[in-house]
Amino acid sequence: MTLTTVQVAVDNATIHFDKLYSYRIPDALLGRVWPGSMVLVPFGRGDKPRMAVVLRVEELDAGAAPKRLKMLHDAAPEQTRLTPDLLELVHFLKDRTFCTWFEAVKAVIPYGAQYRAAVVDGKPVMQSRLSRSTERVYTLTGELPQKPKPGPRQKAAVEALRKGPLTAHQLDEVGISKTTLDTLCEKGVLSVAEQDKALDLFADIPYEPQPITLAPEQQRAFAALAPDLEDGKPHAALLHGVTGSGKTIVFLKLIERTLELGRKAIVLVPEISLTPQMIRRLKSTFGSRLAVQHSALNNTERLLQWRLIQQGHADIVVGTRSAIFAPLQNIGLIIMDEEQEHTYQSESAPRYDAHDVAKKRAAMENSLLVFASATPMTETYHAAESGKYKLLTLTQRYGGRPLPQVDFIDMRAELAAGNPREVSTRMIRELQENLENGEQSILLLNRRGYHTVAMCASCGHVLKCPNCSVPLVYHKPQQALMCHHCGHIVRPLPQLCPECGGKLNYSGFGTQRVEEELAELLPGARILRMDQDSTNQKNAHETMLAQFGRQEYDILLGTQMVAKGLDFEKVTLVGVLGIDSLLFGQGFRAYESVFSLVTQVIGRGGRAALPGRALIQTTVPNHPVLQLAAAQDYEAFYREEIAFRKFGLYPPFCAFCVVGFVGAAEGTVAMAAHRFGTLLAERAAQHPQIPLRLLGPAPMGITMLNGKYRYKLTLKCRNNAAFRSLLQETLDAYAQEKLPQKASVILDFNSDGDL
DNA sequence: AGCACGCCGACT
DNA sequence: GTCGGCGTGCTC
Repeated sequence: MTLTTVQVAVDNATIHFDKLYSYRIPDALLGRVWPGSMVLVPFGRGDKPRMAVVLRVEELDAGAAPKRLKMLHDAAPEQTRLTPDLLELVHFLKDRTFCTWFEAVKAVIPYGAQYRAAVVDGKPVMQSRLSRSTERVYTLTGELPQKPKPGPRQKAAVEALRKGPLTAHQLDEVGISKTTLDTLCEKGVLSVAEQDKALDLFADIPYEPQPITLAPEQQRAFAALAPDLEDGKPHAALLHGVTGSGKTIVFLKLIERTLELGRKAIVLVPEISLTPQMIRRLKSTFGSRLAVQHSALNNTERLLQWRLIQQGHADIVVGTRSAIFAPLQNIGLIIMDEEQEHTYQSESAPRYDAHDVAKKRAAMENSLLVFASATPMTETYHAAESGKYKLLTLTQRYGGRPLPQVDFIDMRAELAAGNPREVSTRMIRELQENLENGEQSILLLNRRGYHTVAMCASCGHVLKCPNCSVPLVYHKPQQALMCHHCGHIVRPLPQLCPECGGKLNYSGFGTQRVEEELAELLPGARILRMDQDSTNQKNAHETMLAQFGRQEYDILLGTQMVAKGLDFEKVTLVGVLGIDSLLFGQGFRAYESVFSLVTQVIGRGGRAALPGRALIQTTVPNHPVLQLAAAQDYEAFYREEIAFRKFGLYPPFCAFCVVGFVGAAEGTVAMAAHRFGTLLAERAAQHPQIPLRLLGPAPMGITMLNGKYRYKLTLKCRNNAAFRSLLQETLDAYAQEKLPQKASVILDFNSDGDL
């Protein structure tokens, strides 16, 4: 006599009780529950219904089974379960990121696990989060009889459907009503079916396939990669191409070849709003078998795209980080564009890096993985250089255009010469010149707001957020001080110091202040400010870029978002303001991100017939990172950077793991961090062969965030199975003590400093 | 994290 | 005598 049981991971678990729980299957659900099935279980003393996912199905001897097993309440339809591939990724995430099981499940099914637990009429049920998910689709199945004579509407309907099936909505848009369609169905001319609503998110982009022609250099890169697509083994490559060298064309050709081979492709982009042209090109080249996955979609859209992919209706998936979990089968190619962007690293549980998941998926699917960038991460370039990835380089800018001429403006000299403003006289002069020539300019300033600090003139006190240990920033339109971390707002604007009653001075500068200065100094200039405050609304980003592209503005001023995006023909001047604070920012990736940002923004200029120039305002004009970015010399930057990484023992020469401790009482948080360090050191001492350096505990750079104190331990280690099991043992030991209730632990392998 | 169970003080 | 304070420990 055997008994079928399932082992499930429950939703809303913490590390204290995130383990697998066994349940019995009621007769009604026998044969309908699989590993990967979403189920509803009674949980806890009160048997509250809770969502869970089945990870194992087990046949037990009736004698061997635990005596008091509860019964599953319900299970989702079989076809919605996680496939074995996706389950493998759940295990991968759990192992690598120390998240809970269900957090890993939610990452893999991005639409919030599709079902939620609810109680209806006292009965626990699984509720679908999706409404209105199907639509009617009409297909031509016969010919229109000539008698009785068909009306013009009927003829039009048949004509429209000759090219292929259409939805009721599409037909309605061309003036064909439901009545007409119903009549034709009765006559047997059309058939109708209910189908998952497939939102065509880019319906306005026409399908206009054009032959993909490669320049010689692009052809060489493609020819080097094509065999890796064809041999059915996993491969990885880095496509290193300067801005404007046409990496996208190589992608298109690789995708084309992948489809010819009967396989599918995933294209990852750092942020969907910055890459409309990628979607545009894929859609116009490959048509509608394109699905999109990113966080700006609403739940319905996201789920429908997910189902479309799962049912095999998509050949290409484009999306942000989470698209690496697309339920696509038979993946031949994975492309990760702009691979250095930090958006590929998740900042909440599970704290995974899409690079790692992409490698894992490529290994599972025997696909070719292509990282692409003009300024790759040091780790990626190192792997390519040492032969782990194939390295392909594109050096020719499109049309052989020269790099912009770059000049530095020494802001110390500027101040000494008596200009107290944040925009130098030379910058203003050149902006003026551009204005007169009818050419456009881009200004980068990576600080939003107006004044960035409010400081007391008599006691020097700086106004800080009550919840976070960061200065408040003055925002002029709201007449308020705002915290850029938690969104805390202080209004009305304080005039006097809360400490000593002295007068407050507002100083420092952000995009709003520069916008005002420019308006004053360049009357008549049309200035478009683009930062988080001005792009809050949906599509604001794309709209603004389009307006600038149509030359409705002369100057585009903004935070790092102006460094990316479309190519603008008329931009001949790029200005970089206030880069120094980033350059001296903390974290071992500071230089790398400044190099990447400056290189990118400089590359925005002079992309068409007109030559470009760039001006960088800084107090350190001889800084090697700025000099190398100005010369767009990635290789030289890499040499410097890899030497620094080796000397200081940073990635890729070790793995960098930050263990964060967060809680309401500073003393307890510090104590928890200390205790964890001791527990880890004790265990490490028993395994001297596992390399480990333990730094800290220390308060994080931002000691307080959202009213919680934060401490960290920094581990320099090797991220392998032996080390991870050491860490897991330490976590288990820590979880058994009283401290976890006062200070929660966060483990992050992506961080370059703080969390 | 919830949430029930438990063992002590002030109330009709 | 009982209502409820929140400390403690469990979750198949």
